Amino acid sequence: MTDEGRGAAEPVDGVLAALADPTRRQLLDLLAEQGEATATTLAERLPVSRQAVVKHLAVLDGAGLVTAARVGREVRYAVRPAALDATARWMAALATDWDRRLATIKRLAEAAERDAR
Amino acid sequence: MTDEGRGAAEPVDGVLAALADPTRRQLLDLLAEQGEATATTLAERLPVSRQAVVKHLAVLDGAGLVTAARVGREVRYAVRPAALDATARWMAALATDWDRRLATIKRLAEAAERDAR
DNA sequence: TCGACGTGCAACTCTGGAGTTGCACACATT
DNA sequence: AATGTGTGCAACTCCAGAGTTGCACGTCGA
Repeated sequence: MTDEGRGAAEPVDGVLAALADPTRRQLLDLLAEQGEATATTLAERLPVSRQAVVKHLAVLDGAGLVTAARVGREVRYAVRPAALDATARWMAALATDWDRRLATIKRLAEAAERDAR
Repeated sequence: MTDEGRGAAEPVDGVLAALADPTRRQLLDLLAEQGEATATTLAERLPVSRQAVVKHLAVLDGAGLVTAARVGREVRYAVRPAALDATARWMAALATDWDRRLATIKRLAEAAERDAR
């Protein structure tokens, strides 16, 4: 097991930043739906220009959420579940940690109250 | 108007937007660590002003990631795991869905290749 | 009652990111 | 060779949000 839950969350922060934008999430939805697509194709299905899509795809690629594969003169993008899954696990672990801490706090508070009486 | 299949504007997008900022994540770490804290106290442990912290806490509160409780003249904030856990589950489900779709695509591609031979 | 402390509100500045347009280059098809 | 189509690069505009400062209001202890 690698130590998680501490501050060192490098991949996670890129993923979170990437997912924060609704256009990028929509892009991911389209990609997951089609399996593979080019920036030009994707731009046709979105209310933004191709260049905007290209930039978003670059961010998603940087976060490891998509892969880019050159085929002839076009670049085909596809979704990449690993980074998303890793972030999901990180969040779940964090939520569990919070729960644990809150339970401890509550227990201590109740003990203190018993002492006060 | 838009056809994004995800029905209502889920709490997820608020959580993702909130988690996108590193200062807010740091704030959540501090809160989880201390259990409870005020904006003034938290600001002392961060390189930003109290007002900045207050704004961040407002965002986190809006995303359901923290709770605010007034105690006398101060406001105590605490971490709230539910929203985080829900988002983690959403992401995990999405990753699984991507995996499923990719497996299908791969299967179809292999079948097509067999036909081509 | 008075001062100290914490909070709330408002009016700013400023940078990053989302989006655009225009053009040049690369690769196919005829 | 000529043309159409998809990418890549660069120089913009624009605005949401991260951060600041200043001051007024409420609350607690002396």
